[in-house]
This record gives sequence, structure tokens and C-alpha cells, in this order.
Amino acid sequence: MNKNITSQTLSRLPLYFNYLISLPESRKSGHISATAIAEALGLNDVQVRKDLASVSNGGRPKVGYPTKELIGDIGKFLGFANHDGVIVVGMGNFGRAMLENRSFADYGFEVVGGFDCDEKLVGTEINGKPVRNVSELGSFCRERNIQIGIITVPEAAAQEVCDIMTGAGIKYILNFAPVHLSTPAGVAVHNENISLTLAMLARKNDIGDIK
Amino acid sequence: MNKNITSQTLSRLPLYFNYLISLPESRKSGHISATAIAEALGLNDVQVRKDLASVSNGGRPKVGYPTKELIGDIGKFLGFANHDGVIVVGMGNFGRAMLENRSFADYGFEVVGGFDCDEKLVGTEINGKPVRNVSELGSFCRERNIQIGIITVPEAAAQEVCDIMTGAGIKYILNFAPVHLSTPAGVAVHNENISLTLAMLARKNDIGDIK
DNA sequence: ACAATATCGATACTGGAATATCGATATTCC
DNA sequence: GGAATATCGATATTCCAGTATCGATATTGT
Repeated sequence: MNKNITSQTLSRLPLYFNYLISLPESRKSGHISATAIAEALGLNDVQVRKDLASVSNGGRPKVGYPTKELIGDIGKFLGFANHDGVIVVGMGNFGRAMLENRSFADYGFEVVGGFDCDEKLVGTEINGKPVRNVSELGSFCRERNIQIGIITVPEAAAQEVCDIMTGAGIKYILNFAPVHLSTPAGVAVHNENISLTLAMLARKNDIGDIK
Repeated sequence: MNKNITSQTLSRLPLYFNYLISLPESRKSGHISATAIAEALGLNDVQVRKDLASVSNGGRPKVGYPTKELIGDIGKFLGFANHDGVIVVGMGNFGRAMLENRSFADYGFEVVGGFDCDEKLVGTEINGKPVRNVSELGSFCRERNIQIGIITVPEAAAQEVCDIMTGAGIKYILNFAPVHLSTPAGVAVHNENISLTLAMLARKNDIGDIK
């Protein structure tokens, strides 16, 4: 168990977690080897072992890691037992998809509500979650100490929404608008530009010689 | 202008492109330095220079790169003048958002249609784009030589849809279902797990030291 | 009990990407 | 025109993730 971890390792942990919980109950009761996990996921066994070393108390030679304990360790490490509240601003299709996304719960997040400035939407519910007016965002987040926000508004409104969020004490912002947001220090932004992602994926092999 | 390019460089090019086109018109008419770009995007200036060297004819010392030319070069290189057809399978909110996303066009993509297996949706139009039955996917894609597909179906159906896509000759898959897809060689998959992204964003500081 | 085997963990190696350094060149200012 | 400065491009260096190797250890089978 070594708390020094790279983001690459961090990004593979959910993969292991996913794989382990998908195992039939019979296999969960025993042990599992890094070799077996690597095989199943098409990875290198040493890599898996190194990754696991950073979250677990170690496995035993010839036996492997106790499966249930390992699941617990990874889950705990990733904070999947948390219940962090998340708000979503912009109730277009994207925003609605966020409110309906069930997989957040698996990772310890709970979307507690949506915000929009369209009066026709304010007051409605989506997937049982209320839609509030953006003007209430500040008080809502401060009251509940919400620290995570998702921006799914059109490009033009993104920076304004971002400012409102940071003003409300939001510390982590996931931004789906295709613009670069500027934020005060201490606020982490992740820009998720779908078109960009697609471009990176689909253009890789097109062009000349790529390593 | 050197056509040997790494995928890392390639993945940064759209970033530069994005930044450059977002500049006010006044600054676009002049020149821009690698240093300035690096500063704005939080990257190393040498890295930016090296990246740009692979697509542009070079800048001038003390002056930088002619901005408009650079935009053109990157855009041309990335194929943003293309019109690559894209299909979307799964007409939930997510899928609908994809059909309505205007920013694809900026990057040379055109969503040509959606697919679903819900008969209530098949035959309708979303944002002027027809929704077809998944059973027609194969013939549709082969006829039009579609190579790019986006998966926005629930977890359980993702692998099946993936198989149908690869069977239809799709070469690039953007997958929003939170599962690892297995594909034949020659098919590129990008898994976009929103929950995971959020976890990495919001948990980074929680957990010990992350590099 | 002892040999064979599977697996672990630590260390060493490798290759590629990021970064630092440096000389060359264009521009600006005096 | 010449000094100062910003920037480029090339080369050298550093760093890091991934992989291979190897000794140690636990289990199994004879």
C-alpha cells in the first residue's frame, strides 16, 4: 500500500474494479492473481501488480490477492463510498442526460439538482431531480456545501455560469462547452470537448506516419 | 513541415486550433509566438514549437507564426475541411445531444443519422436527422462508407452495438457506455466514461500524492 | 520432506516524450 | 548602423511509464 500514485494508474483502477465486481460470486470468495487480471484485460501482469501495490496490502505468492478485499481496497481508494453532491447547469439534452446518468452513483457521486434560466423548465423535475433557477445556485450550493459542478450550457453562456459557480464555492468543474474557461486559483476545471475528442480519435491514422 | 508526427502531438493540435480560432479577429490578422500559445494553454513553449513544426512552414524569430496561416495549416492537417459522416446509436438524451451538437461541423464531422431499436423513435427526426432501426445500420454504413460511430446506449447493450458497428465497417468508435469494449484489430475505440472523468477531476487532490 | 510451480515484489532496463540549452536570425530601439 | 531582445529550430538531457528479469515465498503433489 503506497499512496504515491500516477494518474495513469488511477485511470486503470476503475478498470480492475469493474472487472472484479463482474466476476461470478463463486470466484469472488477466493483469491485472484495479477496475472489473471492482466490476461483478462489485455494488460501486462507486472503493470497490474504495480498498480495494485499502490492500493492493496499485497497478495501472496502462488495465491494472489483476496478478491473481496481487493474490490474493497480499490473502491475505498477511489472514494466510491463517498456521496459527493453534484449540480448540473444547462438543461438541454446533455444536461438531462447527466441527471439521468445512473453510473455516477457507482463512483460515489450524486446529482442533487439541475439549474437553468428558462422559466419553462424551472420548477420541473427530471429523473426525480428538481430544476431550479440559476439565480438560486449560489445559496443552494453554499447551504449544502456542493463542490462539484457540470456545465452543459451553450458556448456563449459558459464563462458566465463558470463565474457563478466559482462564486458559489464550487471547486471542481466539468465543462462540456467548447470554450476554454478561466477560473480563479484553487478551482479545477476539466474541459470535455466532444468534437475535439472525436477529432483526436478519427484523425490519428489518417495522417502520414504516426508513431 | 515534417510529416512524422506522434499521436501526442496530434492530440494537442486541435487544442492549438481551438485556441487560435477563439482569438479576437484583431489578433488573428497578425502573428503569434509559440511562447504566447504555450503560456495561454499552460504548456511548455518548446513543446508547442515542436508540435507546430510538424504542420507549419515555420515561424520567424522575434515575430512568431502568421496566425491565419497557422490556423489554416492545422485545420488542413487535421482534415477539418473534410466532411466525415458520423452515426450515433442510442437515442437517449445523450444521443440526442449528439445529433444536435453544432460544434461537430467546425471539426469536419457531420452526423448523418441516429439509430435505435425503439420502434417509437424509429422513423422520427431529431434536428432534421432521421432515426433508423439498428437493423439497417450495416447496409446504411456500407453504402455510404461511414467509418465513425458514437455509442450512447446503456451499458448492457454497448458491446452488442459495438459488434454491429465493426461488422458494418466502422473504424472509429467513441463509446460513452461505462464498459470496456473489445474490438477486432484495426478498430480504434475511445472510451469516454463521464463518471470516471469526474472521479479523476474531483478525487485527485483527495488521494495522497498524484503525479 | 522435498521438488516443482505459481505468484509476488523489487530492481534494472528501455524507449519515448517532455524539457532545457544553445546558436542563429529577425526585429526594435537608440 | 549596432546593440538589445524576442523568437525560432536543433540538439542534448532528463524524466517517466511500461516491461523484463530475478530472487523470495507460498502452495501443491509425490
